[in-house]
Amino acid sequence: MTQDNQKEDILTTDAPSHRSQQVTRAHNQALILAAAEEEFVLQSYRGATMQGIADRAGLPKANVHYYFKNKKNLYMAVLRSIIEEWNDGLVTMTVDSDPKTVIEKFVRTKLHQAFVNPSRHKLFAIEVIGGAPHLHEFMSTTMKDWVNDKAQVMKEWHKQGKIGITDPLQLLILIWATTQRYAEFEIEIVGLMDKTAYDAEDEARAADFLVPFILRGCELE
Amino acid sequence: MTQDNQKEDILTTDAPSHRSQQVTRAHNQALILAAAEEEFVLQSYRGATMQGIADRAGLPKANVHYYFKNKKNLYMAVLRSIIEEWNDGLVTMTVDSDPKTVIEKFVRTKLHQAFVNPSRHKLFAIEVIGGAPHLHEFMSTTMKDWVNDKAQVMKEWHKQGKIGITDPLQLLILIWATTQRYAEFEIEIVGLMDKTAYDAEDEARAADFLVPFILRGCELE
DNA sequence: CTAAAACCTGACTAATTGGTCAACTGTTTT
DNA sequence: AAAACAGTTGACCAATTAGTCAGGTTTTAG
Repeated sequence: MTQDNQKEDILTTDAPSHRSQQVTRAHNQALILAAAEEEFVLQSYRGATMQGIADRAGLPKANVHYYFKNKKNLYMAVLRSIIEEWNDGLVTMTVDSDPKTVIEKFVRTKLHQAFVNPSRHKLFAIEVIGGAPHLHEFMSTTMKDWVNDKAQVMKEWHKQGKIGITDPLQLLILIWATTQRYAEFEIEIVGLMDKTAYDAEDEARAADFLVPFILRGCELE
Repeated sequence: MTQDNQKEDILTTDAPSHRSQQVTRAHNQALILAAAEEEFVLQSYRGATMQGIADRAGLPKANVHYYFKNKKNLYMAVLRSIIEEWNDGLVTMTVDSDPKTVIEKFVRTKLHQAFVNPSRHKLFAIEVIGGAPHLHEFMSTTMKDWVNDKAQVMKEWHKQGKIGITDPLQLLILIWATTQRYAEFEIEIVGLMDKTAYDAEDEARAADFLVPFILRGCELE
């Protein structure tokens, strides 16, 4: 493995026999990462087997070890891709922003992410619940900085009488909890709705309930 | 194993050498269940080892197998004890109840449970996130009946103009999400508060934020 | 006191599984 | 074209671990 990872999000299901090495590499790595994500969610770290991941990806086990030198390495790669996405979906929030607009946007964005990619939220949740042994650095740097920044803004909003919330951290916890819940507890929620999977309107239904509820909670409506 | 389980919640840490068999049985089973709960949360089902549980309980592994014939059996016993507790903390809620009082009581009860026994909530969450393979029966019977019952009451409240919520299930999801979050994401939340564990006032702080927030959300304040 | 029942445990086994490796095929570079 | 490099894979090994069991000790019942 002399070359470095060059990404290119290719994820076709067929497997043409003659392909450039760059494409093959990107293709297989993506295939393995996707398979690993599913397997780690369903079986959790120790329960997931390299063989299981390989089967899910349609590759022999030794090939998985060729791309990711060991299980921990692969798991970390999955977590890294989740964190990257986390960094993307961040809403800009400054002292001059309109609280109502920003909070609504934030809730809708988070909720959408939850419905679009539940597996990633489940995996993240399992990691945190289990003590976040692989996420300490992320949580004590990137995440903490982000939270402190947002908390600062919200405190200023409160000082200016724009918002009724005095403890911004509690609000962030609540928004994360309520939005991510639809991903994490998918099975339970879907079951209580007498379905086997979310349908097209469920995200909208959740948003129509959550957004006004949270805005009222913040005394913004 | 001809005798049946006779419970008696004794959980002293010392191990006197001469004791009635009934007491020994109850003592050791409780010891093992507590150890298993911790181990299953930290390592999740496959990661937890019978040896690890035995060590945590201070007993030889073979002794654990004497009381619980296999790992799955032990895991189910832990889940069962969690569900029993779940059934206990249920608030009575009828059409004639005062919505504000009932909802406040419900939120406070759930929040208190979360702070008092975070491990159980973590274990339950991991089980649900992983697809609830061992909880299908509970979720499609006990839990569903309970939810339908509460939903019926809330719909009646809405008809009588006592509450602004039209979709009771969404509200229940929100209350569970916000209260249980403090248990499930303990590590994250504590970290963001620059601590290593919750202190005495954290439950009150969460309640002081959550209760008015949710009541405003329900248009009850 | 004695027999039966319950409890305890060190030592073992069988199965699973992460990881390695050598030999192979296909691709790229010079 | 041919050397160098990248990708592929079956077969194998060592470590871990759930579960068993035989033979022991302690408690209880008659």
